[in-house]
Amino acid sequence: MTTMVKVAKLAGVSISTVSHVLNGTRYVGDETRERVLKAIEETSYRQDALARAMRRSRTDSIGLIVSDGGEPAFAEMIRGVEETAASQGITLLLANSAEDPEREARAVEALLERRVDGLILARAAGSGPGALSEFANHDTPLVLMDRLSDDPYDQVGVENREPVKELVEHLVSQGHERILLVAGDTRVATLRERHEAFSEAMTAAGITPLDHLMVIASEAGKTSAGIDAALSAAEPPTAVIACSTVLAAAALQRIQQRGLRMREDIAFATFDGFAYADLFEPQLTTVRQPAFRVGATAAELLTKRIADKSGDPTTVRLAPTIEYRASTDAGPSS
Amino acid sequence: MTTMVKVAKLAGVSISTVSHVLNGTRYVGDETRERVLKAIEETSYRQDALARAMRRSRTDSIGLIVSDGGEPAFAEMIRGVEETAASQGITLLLANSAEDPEREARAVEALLERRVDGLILARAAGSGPGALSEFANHDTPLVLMDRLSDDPYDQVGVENREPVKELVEHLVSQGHERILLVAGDTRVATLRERHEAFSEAMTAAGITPLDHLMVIASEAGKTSAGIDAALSAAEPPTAVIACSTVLAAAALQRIQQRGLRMREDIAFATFDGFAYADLFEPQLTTVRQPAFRVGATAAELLTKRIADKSGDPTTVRLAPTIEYRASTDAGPSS
DNA sequence: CTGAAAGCGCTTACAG
DNA sequence: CTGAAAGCGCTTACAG
Repeated sequence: MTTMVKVAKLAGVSISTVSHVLNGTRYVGDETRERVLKAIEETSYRQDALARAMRRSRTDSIGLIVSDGGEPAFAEMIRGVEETAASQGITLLLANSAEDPEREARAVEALLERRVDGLILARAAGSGPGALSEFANHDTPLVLMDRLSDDPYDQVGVENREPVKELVEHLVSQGHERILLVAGDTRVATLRERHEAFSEAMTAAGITPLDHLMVIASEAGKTSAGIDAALSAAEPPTAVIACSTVLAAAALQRIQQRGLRMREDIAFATFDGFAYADLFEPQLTTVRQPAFRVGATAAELLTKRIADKSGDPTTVRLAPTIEYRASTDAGPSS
Repeated sequence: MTTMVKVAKLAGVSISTVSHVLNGTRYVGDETRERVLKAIEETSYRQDALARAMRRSRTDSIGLIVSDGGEPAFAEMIRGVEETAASQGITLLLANSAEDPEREARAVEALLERRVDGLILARAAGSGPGALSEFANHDTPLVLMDRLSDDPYDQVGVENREPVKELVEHLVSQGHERILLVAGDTRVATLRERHEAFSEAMTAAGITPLDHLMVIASEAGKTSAGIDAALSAAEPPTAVIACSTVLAAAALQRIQQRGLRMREDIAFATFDGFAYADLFEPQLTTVRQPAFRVGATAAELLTKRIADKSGDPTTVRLAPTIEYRASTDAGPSS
């Protein structure tokens, strides 16, 4: 491997000069610089980011841990973080926790050992305060993404209550009264907020939210069972709101299995939606979050915090948009 | 930040001993080790992976660059790489090239600067030999994933010809003669192989492959236009084979737009398929690649190569499976 | 059973 | 306009 010493020798200068040419950190005579650049070229020298980082105690890298990089919303957020980081010359180290708090903790550990300048974290569902308290001791900045905390952290997510309220009002105005909420794992802040907002909105509409019409479960199997139970009840729901892509998939699967026809038998709305959702018939009413901007904002909050560690934590909530499609067009059939 | 010096002082030993306790690299007296461990605990010391890596000239990390982490097949491959790496205590640095050769080159550069022990690369569509020749000079091992090269590299991908042949035979045996192949960007090795196999299989079946029934294009717009042209031809296709998820989406969109009914009007098969494809009606015949195993194998090839740089490069081809579903059930309607 | 010291490849005051 | 030297936080022969 070529090091600065070799380059310096070839150019007949000191390693200081090579370093300064490389980083533009002080004036170097034209002719000297030429020689150095030529030597760099000839030796195909590449700076050692490790040695540089160690000396500067700064790696120009940030870590990003997401609970599921395959989900469309997260994939978009990752892109948002990536582009913002890249535009600032920052390398992104990406890790997946696969919704496993233990893997999340290991990823945090691995990234901190690598001395990332800061970390963005979309916490796993069951993640307690463990991974977070890790940060109390060390002064690596942290930004929470998507799944927010009540504690004062720098964090960015979406507004969850408002769209639920709007969806409920829309459905109720069409005459729906028995609306099924597939809430999923309410340990996840996002899902908890949506669930709470649902209860409130229903109550506000003069409808008592019924337990069997709110499916709360941390496992896929239980979610499906809960949906099934609701659909086969004496007074089945005429509309469904699914709180995430995965939950929507579970619900749609149960609906199809039972031979229910969308629109005719049941209205349907979901958060996040599917990749290629346009291909579904009927097209689905979807609460679309500005996922790219969520990621970009997270990266901005983080670089700001890295530059200046003083000042109070900021919470940013971006507004999702609701795309009304055919799946919520008709009123209840009953 | 706590360093080994602080720990050593607190424990009343030398930093050598701290290091050896940490790494288990030589015997340390029980009582001494206890003191060191206690000091580590008390100071919440964390090893500096950078300094360690620099000294050992080995980072215990590998890089993975994919062209699109959001695609279901790639997401699975990433998981395969990730788990295999994690099981060996190797950290994965992940980058997205977004099918952009320039971003790919930058990612390669960034990862090499970070001294990854090796690199796995699923090349971007338009990527020339540029990024690869980078590796000729440096001795960082490289494994090609999914999109293979004719040159002798360590690489792992899937068998592309056999499934195309099988699909064509299946469709022909049902009476289909005008089969549309949506081949996409044939600069991508995977797609080129599928396209070639299609021509061969058609010819073998005694059918002349027609140019307007093989859509080759590097841009989404042109792909859609090509599909449209084929569907509106005097003698339109009675079956479609899409060579990737994105291409399938384009084709399905055009089919829906024209009001064509699947099965009745047109048969459909695709490579890779969609997340939640089960929800499509009719369910789609899909060539499913063992994506997780592709990723895992790539990681294994790489760690093997890191351990032993001698020996000839290996090419591994894994076999996909074809899942026949309703979308190719019926013969042509004409 | 343990310590003192060299050195990994850089950056950056200090000095001229 | 440029160089000599200290030091970032570790690992690892060498020595006892």
